[in-house]
Amino acid sequence: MSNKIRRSMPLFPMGTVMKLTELSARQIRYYEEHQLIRPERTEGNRRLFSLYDIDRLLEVKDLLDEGINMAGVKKILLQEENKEVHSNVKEAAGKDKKDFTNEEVRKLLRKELINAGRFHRDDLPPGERYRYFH
DNA sequence: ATTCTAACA
DNA sequence: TGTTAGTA
Repeated sequence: MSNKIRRSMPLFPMGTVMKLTELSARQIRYYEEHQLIRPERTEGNRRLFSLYDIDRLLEVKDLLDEGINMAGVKKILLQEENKEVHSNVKEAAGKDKKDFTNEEVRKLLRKELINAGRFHRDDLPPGERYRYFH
């Protein structure tokens, strides 16, 4: 579909993305280093972000705000094609696969990763490292 | 004026 | 992550 083309079309420069996502240039570049986004470049090496990139940045921001660190965020965003994990989560909840929306799956994955205790943020005080979602 | 990379009194 | 230096 042509919608995919538009979403991946290189359009906005750093300054615009900073305002749209409320993220600093430092953070945006850092997330790119971790392969979370792959913005195009102009002839002058300036980044051009797509709508898809902005969606990804907002997801990264949400995940981070909820207490998941880079390792956890990468596990989630870079493994969207990992149907095994998704299936397990779906079954564990005793619900049919196609009855879940992507948002529900993300929520369950977050809870699983957090409760597993392997992807806690290390920059929070002891009392703030363990948070659950309801 | 804006963005980029590299680096850290 | 912030911030700053020196560019393009």
